[in-house]
Amino acid sequence: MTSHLTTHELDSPPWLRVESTLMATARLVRTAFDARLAPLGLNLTQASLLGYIAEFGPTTQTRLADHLDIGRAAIGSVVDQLEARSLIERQPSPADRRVWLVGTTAAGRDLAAEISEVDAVLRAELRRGIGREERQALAWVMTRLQQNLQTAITNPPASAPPDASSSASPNPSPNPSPTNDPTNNRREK
Amino acid sequence: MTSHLTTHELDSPPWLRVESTLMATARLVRTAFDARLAPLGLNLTQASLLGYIAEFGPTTQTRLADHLDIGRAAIGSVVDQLEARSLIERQPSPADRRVWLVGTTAAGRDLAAEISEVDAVLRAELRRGIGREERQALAWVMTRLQQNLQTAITNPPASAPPDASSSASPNPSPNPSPTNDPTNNRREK
DNA sequence: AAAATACTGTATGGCGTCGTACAGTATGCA
DNA sequence: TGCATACTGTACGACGCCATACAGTATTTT
Repeated sequence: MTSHLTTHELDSPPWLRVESTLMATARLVRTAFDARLAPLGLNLTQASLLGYIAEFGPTTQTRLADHLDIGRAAIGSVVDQLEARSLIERQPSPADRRVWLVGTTAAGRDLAAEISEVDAVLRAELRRGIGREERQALAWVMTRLQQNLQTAITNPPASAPPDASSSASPNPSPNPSPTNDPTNNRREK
Repeated sequence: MTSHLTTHELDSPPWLRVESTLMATARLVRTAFDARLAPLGLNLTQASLLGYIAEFGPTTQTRLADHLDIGRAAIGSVVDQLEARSLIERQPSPADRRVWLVGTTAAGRDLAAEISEVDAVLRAELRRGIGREERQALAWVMTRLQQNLQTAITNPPASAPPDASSSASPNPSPNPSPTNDPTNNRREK
C-alpha cells in the first residue's frame, strides 16, 4: 500500500469530476488561509469580516452577511467574537435604530493591515505556475458555472415544468424503507 | 461582461478575488447537488458514499473517509444513517476483524442508480455554455492550484525572510485582554 | 513467544454554519 | 393617522464536520 502521492489513489477519475475537484480545492483554500491566519488568532471568516470593514468603513451586519455569504445569525456570532477582542466596535446608527454599524477599532485597523499582508503573500504563492490569462479564464468559467448552478438550484428538480407551483411538496416521504431491522448483527467492540 | 450578474452587487472586493469566487462556487455546487438529491432523501455526502460502494464494492470505512475527504468519525456517522435506512450493510471482514466492509443492499443499489441519473442530469446542465477545452483548462488550473495550496499549507507560515528575529513570536497571546470592558454600551433589544 | 508499534472504528466535545422564530424598528398604504 | 408589511439583529435548536482519546485488532520488532 504505497501510493498516496498527492491527493488520493488512482481510483478517482478527475476527467469528469470537475465538481469534486472544485470542492476539494475550495476546502484547501480555506485550510490554507486558516493556517496562515492562525498566527493572528483569526480564521478566514473573521479575517474577511475585519478586512472588509477596515476597507469600506462601518457596515451593518446584514450587509456583512451578504458579502461574506453567510447568514445573519452567523455574522452576529463572528461580530461578537471580534468585539470581545476589541478589534471591532458596534456603533448605533443615527439613521436607523434597528441596526449596528460595525467599525474597526485602532487595534482592529492594525490587525487588518497584517491580514492584508498575509493575504497578499499567500495569493502570490498560489499564483506560482499559473499565468494571468489562465487565472482570468478560470474566473470566467467559474462565473459561468455559477450561473448554471444558480438556475439549477432555483429551477425545480428537473423534469418539472417552468411553473414552480408543482414543486410544492415533491417529497412527502423521504424515508421509504420500513427500517424494522430485526437482526442487528453489529459486532460490539 | 460586467460580471456580478448573479453573485453580489458591484463591489467585487479585491480581497480574495479568484479564491472567493472559487469557494462561493463550491458552495453552490454542494447546494445544487443537495437540492437535486433531496427527493431521494439524501445529501451529497450520503449520495457520494452510496455511489462509491455501489461502483467499487464493499469498502472499509477508512478507505471511504479517504476518498470522500472527510474524517473517519464523520464517515461512521454517515454509515450509520444509511444503514439505518437499509441502504447499506456492514459486513465483517474475514481477513481483518477490526474493519467493516460496507456494501450496498438491494435497495441501496436501486437508489444508487437513481443517484447516478441525477448526477448525470445535473452535470449536463452545469456544462451548458462551457466548452470541453474550457472545462479541461479549468481542471488543469485547479490541479495546479491544489499543488500550490498543498505546499502553502504544509510549509510553515512562509515569509521566512532573511531573519525574522524581530517577529520571532509574533503572537504568543492571541487575547490582548484589555477585556475588562467596564462600559458595556450594548443596547438591549 | 512477548512486547512494541500501527491501524480501525467509535465516543465525545467543540466549532461554524443554517433555519426558524421572535421582538424591535422602519416604511408603505389606507 | 392608524395599520399592515418589510426589515434588522438575536436566541435557539439542529446538522455536518473536526480533533482527540480510546479499546480492540493486526503487524512488526525483539
